[in-house]
Amino acid sequence: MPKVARKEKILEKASGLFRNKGYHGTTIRDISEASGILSGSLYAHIRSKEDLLFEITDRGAEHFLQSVRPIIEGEGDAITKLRKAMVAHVQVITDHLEAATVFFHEWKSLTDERRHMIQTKRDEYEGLWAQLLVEGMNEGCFRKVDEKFARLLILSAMNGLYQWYQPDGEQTPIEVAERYASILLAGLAHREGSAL
Amino acid sequence: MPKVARKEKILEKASGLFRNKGYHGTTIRDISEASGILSGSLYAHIRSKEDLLFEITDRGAEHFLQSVRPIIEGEGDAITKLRKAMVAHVQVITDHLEAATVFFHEWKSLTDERRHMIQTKRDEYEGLWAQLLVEGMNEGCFRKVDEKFARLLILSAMNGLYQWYQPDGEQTPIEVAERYASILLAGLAHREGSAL
DNA sequence: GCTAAAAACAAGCAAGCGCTTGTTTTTTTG
DNA sequence: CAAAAAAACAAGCGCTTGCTTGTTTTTAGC
Repeated sequence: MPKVARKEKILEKASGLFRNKGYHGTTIRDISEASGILSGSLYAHIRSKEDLLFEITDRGAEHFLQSVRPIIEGEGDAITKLRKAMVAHVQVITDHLEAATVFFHEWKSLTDERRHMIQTKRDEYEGLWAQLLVEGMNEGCFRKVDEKFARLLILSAMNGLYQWYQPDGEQTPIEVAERYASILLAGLAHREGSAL
Repeated sequence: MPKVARKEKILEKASGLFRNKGYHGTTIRDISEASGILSGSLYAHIRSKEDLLFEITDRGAEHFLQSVRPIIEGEGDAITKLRKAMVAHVQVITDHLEAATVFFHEWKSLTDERRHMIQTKRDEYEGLWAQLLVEGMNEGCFRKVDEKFARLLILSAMNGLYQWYQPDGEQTPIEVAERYASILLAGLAHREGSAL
């Protein structure tokens, strides 16, 4: 098998295994078997097991950043941008379910420098959402709530997706994201309810 | 050290290690060292490493069930019960941060039967929330949205807590839960916004 | 305070781990 | 189609893993 194709196959299989069994729960032999080669042959393509984890995690981070940044930094009112950003975020999760899970769950198994590199991208990503929320509150289209609370609530709610989303389910990622956005923006309670 | 105290210390240290390094990333020697004994001595108190994981996870499940069940099955309107249930859920997380994390993250590393036992309790717990949401929609105090979406959104949002909550922070668990409830019930957008 | 039980130690086993080395097979390239 | 390069194999090394065994120390009940 040509070099690039094999490397991609290894990354894909490793993503699935890391997602299902965790980084420490997955062995080099698991990965090589799933990739259709012997364990020693893996090392013609990777330098270490942790290299795999880093590459998967870093690609995950880049997917999120590149999908959402242009929306948040672009033009439009905050509510529209929030909806678009949520759809984009959800689509990254549903399009790259394994990599997204590894990005959320397993990045802490990276050692010092690489862990720090991912942390930096995570911070950058959270910063984008913070910017959007502050903008929306200043514009007056969002209620004035604690920005950090709202941000973590939104991101947590969406990230829960990777635990239950099934690619062959009935809803498209866009439908999922828009339902989430609807509940988060308009709230669960009826207007006449005693909410807040 | 007397038997019960040692066992509790082992469970406590194991919870912390499983939380920080994961089940597969934690060794028996890590746990024994943290507990102040040699690795062989552990086996006077436990039968296997997986026993530890199961006991921690099962206790976590019971905490959630026993805190939230009486609220949801008790009297009151759905909005009040939702607020109370959210406070209870958040308090379980903040009071048992390690065990809750293990319950959320590491239960999948259990083998067949025990994994299934935990799955059953998870289903039971989700069922309680489903019941509350359906009740609220029938009463008319919640908007009629897809119950499953709303339930998973609420639980995901709250469960994100264990990733950023710091016990020595400024907010009490009750304040955290009530802010979450406020946003989820009333929504992020202003009434005059183009929400929905 | 003696003694039986409980708890901890000291040593190590078998299996599995990540990874390396030396060789063979396959692919690419002129 | 031959030579060089890439990919895969076969074997195994050094180390760590979860756990066991035989012994010593500590604790608790009379």
